[in-house]
Amino acid sequence: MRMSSLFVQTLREFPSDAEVMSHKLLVRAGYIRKLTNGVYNYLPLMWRVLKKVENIVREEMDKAGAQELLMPFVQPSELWQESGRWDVYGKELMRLKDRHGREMCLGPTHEEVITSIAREGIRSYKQLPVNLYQIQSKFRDEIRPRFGLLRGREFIMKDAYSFDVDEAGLDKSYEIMAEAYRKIFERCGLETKMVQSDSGAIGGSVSHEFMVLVNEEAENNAGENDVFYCTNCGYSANSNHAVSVLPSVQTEGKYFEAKITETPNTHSIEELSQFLNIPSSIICKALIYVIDGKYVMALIRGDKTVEETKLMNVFGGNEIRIARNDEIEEIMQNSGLNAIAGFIGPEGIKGVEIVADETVKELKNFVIGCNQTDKHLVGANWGKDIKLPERIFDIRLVEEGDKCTQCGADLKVTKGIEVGNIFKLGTKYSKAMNATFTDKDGQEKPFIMGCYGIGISRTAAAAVERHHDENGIIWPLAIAPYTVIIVPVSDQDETQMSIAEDMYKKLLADNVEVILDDRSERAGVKLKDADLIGIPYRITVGKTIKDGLVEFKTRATNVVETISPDEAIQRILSL
RNA sequence: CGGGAUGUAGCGCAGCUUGGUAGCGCACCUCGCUUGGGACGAGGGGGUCGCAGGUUCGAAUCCUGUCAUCCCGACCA
Repeated sequence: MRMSSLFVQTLREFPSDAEVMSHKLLVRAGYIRKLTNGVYNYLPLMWRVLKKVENIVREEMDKAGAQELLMPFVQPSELWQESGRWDVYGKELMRLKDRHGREMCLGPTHEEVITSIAREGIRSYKQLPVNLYQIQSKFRDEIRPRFGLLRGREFIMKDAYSFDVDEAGLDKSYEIMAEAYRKIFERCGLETKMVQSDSGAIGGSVSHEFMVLVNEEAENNAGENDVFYCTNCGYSANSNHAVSVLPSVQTEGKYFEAKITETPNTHSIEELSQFLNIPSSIICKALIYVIDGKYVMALIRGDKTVEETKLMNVFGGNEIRIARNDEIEEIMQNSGLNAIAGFIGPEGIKGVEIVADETVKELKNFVIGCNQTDKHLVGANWGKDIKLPERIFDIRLVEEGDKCTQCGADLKVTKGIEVGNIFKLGTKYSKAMNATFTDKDGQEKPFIMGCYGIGISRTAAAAVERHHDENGIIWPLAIAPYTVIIVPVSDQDETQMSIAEDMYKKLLADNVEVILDDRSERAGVKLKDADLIGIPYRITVGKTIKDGLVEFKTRATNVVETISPDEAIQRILSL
């Protein structure tokens, strides 16, 4: 491609509405352009990158035995009614009506459609296992799209779905996908960590996420997930799923008899602990949440934090938020009590489900709210003074320094960008949608399913996030839009131009993806642009051409070698 | 949805306090000059000042409403 006709517009400055590097650089280097909130045009350079990623994904999926198909982007509500998700998916599901008033939606994911395909097309165990995938635009009406391609509303995704006769088959399909994913990301030049994760709204039991770890110190950190990992063994998990050894309390407390005590204006755990002069670890914190419209009280040790996803999962909920003050008032009224947030406790509360974190079980002589404003119960003990809730679960957010449950070593935290995930769905969809096959024994059985996603556009953005410097993008070779750019320093120097032209033609003849910067720009402009758009190799034809030499620069290392044009061509051909 | 901020040319911004009919840099077009890290000179094109009301002789500027965008929290590939 000749630079003079390449459709690209690089900007001198970063766009003002971009925050993270991948967004800033992709816009500035002319790869993407926002059409509307969370929706981007993929310009020619970007589209080449995306096709590279797609093709790597395709090759590895095909090698893993999966088959590509393409499902519709618009889906009828009926399928979603069948699976039960029409009512629970929420506002991320972009719903619309056709001219006849039929309800439709834009596909945010395709479990329903693929299940309908399987129930029509697969009748016998002999047809199993099978894994079907597609690469397609998805639409999720995200609450807050941000970070450019990292969290758009429309994005390109590879989604695969496996169908097996039994759990053992699913385990195998799952492992095959995990392996394919490792290869895919490695080929894309991305180091990833496979971490345990919550299975969320898509449903199912086991799931893992593939995270691109991003440097904590990096400015404008684009990692949206906290990943906990063990410093000794291989354990790693998303914070919404991570577990750690139950941290024990270091003190017996200082109140040894249960007594309601004046604690004026202690609205927070910190204020209470200061007022009573006790550590927060022997206070039992009570928080009111609203899960799918129902009130839930979570009890947890004062020095720990509730992990909301874990809490929500106790009730199999879809939406969780902390209760507002007016809602707490309502609860108090309904319970015939009168206390404000900060002084509430489990005793005498009505219309609220109570869940205790494992950490509170061990508490002795602790302090807890007693539903009287400006008062707390001190020196409390379970069973004697206050009833231990029946529901005891791990609803605690792990902290750095907690101990690994596998080996006891320290856990650390880092930020990660989720580029892929794999789920064991089981029979969630096949049962709900009555998708069955006839097994060996003649019985009708629901498919055992798995689903596997890769964010194609997000993977490309994550690569930029991970590989750039102050001059611009540094594409990993495998997904770079072009392999090499030839830059003649002066378009008025006939020797330079003819050598550059000659090299360009030779490389083209060998099917090398090459750009010739034939623009009548000054050298600085051309060199800056080459760095900005991030082509892995640059051949500069300049002054040294009088000695028969050109410069061969590797973008990633900034290493410049002065070699002959033929050698430069050989270097590219031998990549 | 809650909290904060911003909408002026393709991009980045000034002008708004104190109303008088829109400006700068980059980009774009023409000519000249220049060619190893985003040159220079001359000339030129492009803007319903987010939108709708209101106040006023007169509104980018003041008032009201509305829409959009961005940042912080609940979502997820």
